[in-house]
Amino acid sequence: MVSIKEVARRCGVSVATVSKALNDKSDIGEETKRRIRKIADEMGYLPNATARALRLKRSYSIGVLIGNEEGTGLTDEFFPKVLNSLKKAVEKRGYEITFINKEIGNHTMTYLEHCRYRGVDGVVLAYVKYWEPEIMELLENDFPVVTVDYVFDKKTSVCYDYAQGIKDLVKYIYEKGHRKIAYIHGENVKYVGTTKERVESFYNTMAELGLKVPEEYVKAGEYLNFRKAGRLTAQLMDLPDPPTCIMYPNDFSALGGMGEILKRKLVIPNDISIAGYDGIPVSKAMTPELTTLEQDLDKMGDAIAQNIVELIENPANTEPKRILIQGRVLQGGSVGKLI
Amino acid sequence: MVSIKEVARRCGVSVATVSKALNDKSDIGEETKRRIRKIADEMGYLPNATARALRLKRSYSIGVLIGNEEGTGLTDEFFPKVLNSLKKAVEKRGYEITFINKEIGNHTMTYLEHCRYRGVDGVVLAYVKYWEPEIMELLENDFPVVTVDYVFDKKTSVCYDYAQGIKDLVKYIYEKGHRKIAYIHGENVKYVGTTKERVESFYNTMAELGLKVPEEYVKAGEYLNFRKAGRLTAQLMDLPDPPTCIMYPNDFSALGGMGEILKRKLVIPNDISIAGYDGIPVSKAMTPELTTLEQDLDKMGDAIAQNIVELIENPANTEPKRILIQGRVLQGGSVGKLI
DNA sequence: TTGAAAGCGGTACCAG
DNA sequence: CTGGTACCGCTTTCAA
Repeated sequence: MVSIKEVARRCGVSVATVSKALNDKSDIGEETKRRIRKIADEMGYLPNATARALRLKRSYSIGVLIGNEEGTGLTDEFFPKVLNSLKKAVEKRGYEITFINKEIGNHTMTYLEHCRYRGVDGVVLAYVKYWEPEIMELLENDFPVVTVDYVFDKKTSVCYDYAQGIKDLVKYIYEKGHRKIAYIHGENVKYVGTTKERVESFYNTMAELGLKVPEEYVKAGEYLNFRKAGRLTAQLMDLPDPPTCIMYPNDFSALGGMGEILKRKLVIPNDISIAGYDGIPVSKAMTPELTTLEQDLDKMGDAIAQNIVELIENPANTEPKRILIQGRVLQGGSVGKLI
Repeated sequence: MVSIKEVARRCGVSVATVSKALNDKSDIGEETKRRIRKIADEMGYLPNATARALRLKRSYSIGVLIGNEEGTGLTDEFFPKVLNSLKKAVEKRGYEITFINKEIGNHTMTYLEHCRYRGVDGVVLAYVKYWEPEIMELLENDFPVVTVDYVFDKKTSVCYDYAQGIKDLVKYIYEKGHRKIAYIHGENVKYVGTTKERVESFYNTMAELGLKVPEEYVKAGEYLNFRKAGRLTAQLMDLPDPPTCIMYPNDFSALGGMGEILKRKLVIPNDISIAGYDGIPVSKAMTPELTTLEQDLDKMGDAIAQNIVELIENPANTEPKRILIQGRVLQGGSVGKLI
């Protein structure tokens, strides 16, 4: 690789001059700049990010720290898409994504240490166990951090607006004429309040609409357990006074519920209506298309990118923000009109 | 951050000695090593990866270059899982993953340039447009590269064994008693021969089993177009002599086909059998569970990791390899037994 | 407007 | 066994 020194020699100037010319500093003559840039180009000169990072103490790389429990992080149904838009958005701003972890080879260091070791300028936390001391260390420290789907008072967070999402969905179902709406919700994940937020929003919205929710209409399912969703669906349908519409923790579970309904030779939405949550591609491939709440994954990634970069480039303006990302109801065809 | 110099001062030795002690070189006394390590630990010393990379010209980071067309790369249904296992596997070997791209801020450089700029030790190519000059440059150059699902003679590749997968699937269906097997295949993607490989394997296996394939039993669908899968399913079912089993390009399309079947109030697998490909989570949540070929994503990631690291650490042994990753038939329940 | 030199944090050669 | 020192490639201060 051709270095700045070789360019300098070739141009008959000093390395300092080349550096300044290439960085378009004001104290170099226009003519000189042009000449140096031309020659550097011809020689195929490329800056060396490592050297620059060492000198500037800025790597222009952003760490992404994700949990690796089954079904979360990269194995999650939509986080990769968020990552994709995050990646594009930071790249547009001149940054790159690097994954942060704890064990590297046989060395073990804390996440914060790893961040410093690698010299990332900031870090995005997603799907991690927020109560772990190692994560707390990162959170409590004065290091640019954005948390995803989790609020910590001292750091900027970007979250889906589940409360609004559930509200919109319930209202949509209500407008279709349903009054007997059941909700199979996900498990309470220890480190995020998202399930609680959804369930509360469900109750609040129902109350707002003047509807009573029979206790047996709300069931605790699990996000990734479609069989359980099927069993709970059966329980709901076997109720003396069954619901006309069932809401599921997510699209995946809705597919499980749909299985139970198909087994009974019932037709969606004529005999019963269902609604999912997330709007993953499969929801559109189902027949009928699933009524669900589509999360705006692109906007999510964009918001994360914008905020982490802002934090990095403007550390003085350190007010933690709370960003909420709105989704929208995908009408699909799995919620029927009741007359 | 505490540097090696401060540790040296504190220990009353030279930086050289500290460096060697910390790297466990043989020319430092055991006692000294112990003492230095202890003090370094107490001081919370951390090496600086950037400085080390600059000096060693080894960053211990591996670039991942992925296409970003809709539905590929990170937005693909299973690549993120491959990436997840790749990530874990390289981390175990002391490396990290960084994404490589072309435009960074408003600078544009070729991929190869970006690799050099960032100083990654090697690069993994997936879902890229292999015919592009920029990719060719990377491929033709003497830089550690592993390609995913694409074979280039001079580089090591790791691919799914589609030929074997289709063969196993067809044989399984055959053993269930089916003789009239239709195949809706994916579109021919310009840069990878995977579709061709599958279709050829389909014909070969059918021939091997002594079965004739009516021309109208083989249809060109699209991987991500479930509606088209539905339409083609209708065409197949409307044939004077319809197939008893339909194979789809992937699980997603199979879901589309299933929709068409449900619309006709037919029951899978009693009235007609279907099979997918990929074994994504949704295939297990379908009712009945989809018969499909599950790709071994973990093994894929592992193999990529192993090979790129080997290439990096042993550049002399430069023989390009071709690795094939085997999948397995998930029996599910969507292919019925014919008597 | 240009250049010499220091230094970012390490590693490794070579001398002692 | 230990240490002085050059150097990796770049930026920046300060002097010319």
